[in-house]
Amino acid sequence: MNLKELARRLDLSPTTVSRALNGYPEVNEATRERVVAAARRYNYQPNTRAIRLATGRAMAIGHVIPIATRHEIVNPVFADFIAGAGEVYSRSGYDMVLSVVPDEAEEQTYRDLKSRGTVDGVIVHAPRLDDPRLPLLREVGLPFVVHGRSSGSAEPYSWVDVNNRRAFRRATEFLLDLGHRRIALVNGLEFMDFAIRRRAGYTEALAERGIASDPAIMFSDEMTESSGYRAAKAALALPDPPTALLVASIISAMGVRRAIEEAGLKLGRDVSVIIHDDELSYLKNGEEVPIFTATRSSVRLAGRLAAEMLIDMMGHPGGPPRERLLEAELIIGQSTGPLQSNATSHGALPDAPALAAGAAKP
Amino acid sequence: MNLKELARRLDLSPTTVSRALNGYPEVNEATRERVVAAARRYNYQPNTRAIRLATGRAMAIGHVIPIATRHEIVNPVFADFIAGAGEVYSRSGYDMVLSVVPDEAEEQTYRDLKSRGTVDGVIVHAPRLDDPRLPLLREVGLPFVVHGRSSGSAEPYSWVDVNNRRAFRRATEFLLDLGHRRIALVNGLEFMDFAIRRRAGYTEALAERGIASDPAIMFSDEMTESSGYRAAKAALALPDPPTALLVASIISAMGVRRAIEEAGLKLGRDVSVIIHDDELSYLKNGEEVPIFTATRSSVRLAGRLAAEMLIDMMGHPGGPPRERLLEAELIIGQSTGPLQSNATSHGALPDAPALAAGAAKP
DNA sequence: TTGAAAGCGATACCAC
DNA sequence: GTGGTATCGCTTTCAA
Repeated sequence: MNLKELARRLDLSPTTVSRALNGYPEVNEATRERVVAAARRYNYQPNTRAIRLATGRAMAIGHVIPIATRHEIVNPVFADFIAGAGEVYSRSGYDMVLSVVPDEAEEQTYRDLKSRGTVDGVIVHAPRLDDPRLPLLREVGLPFVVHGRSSGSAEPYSWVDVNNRRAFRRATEFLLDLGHRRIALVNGLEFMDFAIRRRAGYTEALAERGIASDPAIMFSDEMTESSGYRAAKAALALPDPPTALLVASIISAMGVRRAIEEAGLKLGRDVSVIIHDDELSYLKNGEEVPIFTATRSSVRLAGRLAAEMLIDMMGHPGGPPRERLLEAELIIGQSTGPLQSNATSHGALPDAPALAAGAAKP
Repeated sequence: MNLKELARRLDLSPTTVSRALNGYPEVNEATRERVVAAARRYNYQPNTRAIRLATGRAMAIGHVIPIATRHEIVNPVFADFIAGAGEVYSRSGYDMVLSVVPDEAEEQTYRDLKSRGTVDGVIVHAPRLDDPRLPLLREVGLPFVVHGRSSGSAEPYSWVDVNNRRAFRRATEFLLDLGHRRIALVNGLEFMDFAIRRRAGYTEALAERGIASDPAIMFSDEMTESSGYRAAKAALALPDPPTALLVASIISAMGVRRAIEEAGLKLGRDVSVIIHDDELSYLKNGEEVPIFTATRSSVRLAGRLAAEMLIDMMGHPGGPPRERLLEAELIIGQSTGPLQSNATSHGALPDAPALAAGAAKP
């Protein structure tokens, strides 16, 4: 069933039917009702391809995933963001177009996306320092919103970001409050903007308590199991090993755990770990207690906001860039365990509500 | 630059230009060369929207992700599949359209995808037993390929699947060869077809050695950290705890590890674990040694094959359904450790090459 | 308030 | 070999 056929059955012109269905004010209410009723009766669905050609809009948003950055698509964070954005697209009648392309073809992909009119705009993932994609997209004339920020960018741009710096600062403070003085950082690759910010939060928290950050226990690598393992292994082998580790991803945390086991240490007794990027929980008296910092739901929200922002921007071309910083929902019900051994104890475990409310200091 | 404009500059008709660019044989070679040269000179890119309307094809493949099945998009397996399929789409000029929809809207989504002409076909993910999507898609008339199988389907259908049954059988055999006699299974939800097949492989391997499978150490749940924890906790609390666990996902494996630690056991000394769905590795003398069964690269291959299959099917409507079973690349260089304690030892660890080659029995 | 008709930018049939 | 033109199904002036 197409527009022309529907119009014929209603004995109306396609023009009027189109207007009625698209909510134009000039149609007679009675007519509109007739049209709407008929449309649902015949299960009329407008042909997307025709709409696209006629309006010149793709009604689609692109997400380009370079394939060498393979960990990225696996990264739960990426999936959550996609899920959030996808919700918005469904609601708004947009399609989400995922392009999985070899690293070196990324630039050409953006150009094609534009010149072939496949998408109306794109979301930029995993920005690096002074990311070359931003000037490229500007040159090409494709509206975009960045998930994350790109320090060093000359021009302003629109972004949605989770406050990674603050999240890591708070996680570090939490460990400090537990009495830890030697805290390792197992970070992602530090040419990624988010990793830089995370490190900044970590070092700030240490500095504030007068603790110098020690490069010997600060690691930066792909967020894989084996890199987590290597980092933790190296850290624990030091003459003055850390009593706690702050880990950037659940995948690297797998490796960290393995290293801890191999070292003959017990998690929660000899050493504490906080994992960013995931929600885990303990069962305690039959109830689930959240234990880690959780950014995942924030990331999903970021996906929603970025999608909404982009759609709105496309409706107002030439508008100013927009920015939105989200606080990660830092939920800590119980750490993986305080270590009182060779660290100066600061007293009891801070209580969860206080932390959740943002008061990192007990 | 569009076709008409390009034709004008060449002083040719749009028809000829179109033919030249699309490789039609009737075009004079000299003309074709002129056209091709001009096209690249002016950086002409045909407008996708127009092609779609004119040809009636969407040049797009849909992937529908129900949102309640949230773990699915997070699942590394899903991401690998997407990456594999995405490669093929890029090469073939297809777009990948991801629809993230609330569970209850899934059926309507498929109908819309068809009637609005957004996609030419779809890939069905995570099939269940006698999955209702298959008859629906047939009714709607949308070509599809299933990633996995749906036992109980009345009609034949096209699918690509990793041999989960054999992978689990071999992993189980591997543990048996190490001397384990009491092996727990931490499986996914067993209304998912793949989980059913995995269990089958596990029980078969046991039966073959005359070991009755014990429901007390067979667990089936969402593949989350806490369900893995619960399963392992329960298993290890039994009067006759397992000496090895076969775990279906890396996420549940996180929980399994936690339970093992809490029980005061040491992985690799007191208990062995094989994790499906991921590649991990140990560092041994500075070299990485793979330790787990790895299906991930197979899954990526499955994505490629499914995409190719679907594209080919769409080119030959009315053709027969196709099937493709992939053996998982079962790589076991080193288990997480044999347990000789209360299990009857069968001798040495089988060597990696033999296992990789498919000889599960030493 | 409604309708006729001209696009949108390709493809593809039919003449020449 | 090449070109004219209808067509895909909708939107959007412009007139009535």
